[in-house]
Amino acid sequence: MTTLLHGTLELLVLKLLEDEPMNGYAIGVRIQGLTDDALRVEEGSLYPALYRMERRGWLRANWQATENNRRAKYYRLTPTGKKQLHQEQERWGTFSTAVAKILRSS
Amino acid sequence: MTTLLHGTLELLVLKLLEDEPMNGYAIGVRIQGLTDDALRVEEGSLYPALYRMERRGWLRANWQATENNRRAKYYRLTPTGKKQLHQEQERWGTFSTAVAKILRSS
DNA sequence: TCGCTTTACTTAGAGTGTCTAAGGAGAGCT
DNA sequence: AGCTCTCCTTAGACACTCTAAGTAAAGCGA
Repeated sequence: MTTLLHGTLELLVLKLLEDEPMNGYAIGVRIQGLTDDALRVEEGSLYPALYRMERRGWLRANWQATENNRRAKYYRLTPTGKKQLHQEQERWGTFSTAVAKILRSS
Repeated sequence: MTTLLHGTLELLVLKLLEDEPMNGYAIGVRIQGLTDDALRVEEGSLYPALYRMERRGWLRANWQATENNRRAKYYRLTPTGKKQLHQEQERWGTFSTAVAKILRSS
């Protein structure tokens, strides 16, 4: 069962971090919540994605305490990350409309 | 550069074959045409995808001559393939609206 | 006739990203 | 003390697309 998420996860993470810094766990919960459980991102996908994005300079992280008094790594967008977000948003736009064109064809 | 196509190619192929049997080459050309060149599927992706789908019983193939007097493998949907198409169409629908929800969030 | 482009298929291997699975650790509740 | 929940980490399996290279026949122009 191939996941459609492939290549889209980074876009989603960038988008969520545009509004406010968040930790990985919260990002996962948020994705599930915003999509009414339609999308569930596994930890083994999410955390490596965050590391990748940090390595590429899209995110910056710092350890902080959560509201629940737990330590967590908070990620925030860098300027490069913001550019990347816009780029990927556009990429998604053209891709999804392309798919729509084919699905509407016939 | 991760491709967004990941996991969607089979849906597109199923959809195109719903209307009429086609050969691999034509499918590739058609995808490009319908999407105004937004989507280009490489042969190294398309043909293996066709083999996969045939192996799974979604497609059936037979060699035929094209209009240009060339031999080509024509694929057609099986009943199982038709079911699969509807399933994947639905999967794509919920996925893309889920992504849209997140992109609209904030 | 020769060479080039186009049509059409095949397949090995690299690359990349998601998932499964397992583990650790601290906070708070009963 | 035990349990659940939060939160992170990482190894390895798996799946798919892509790059790249090859084959081969048809048709066209010089």
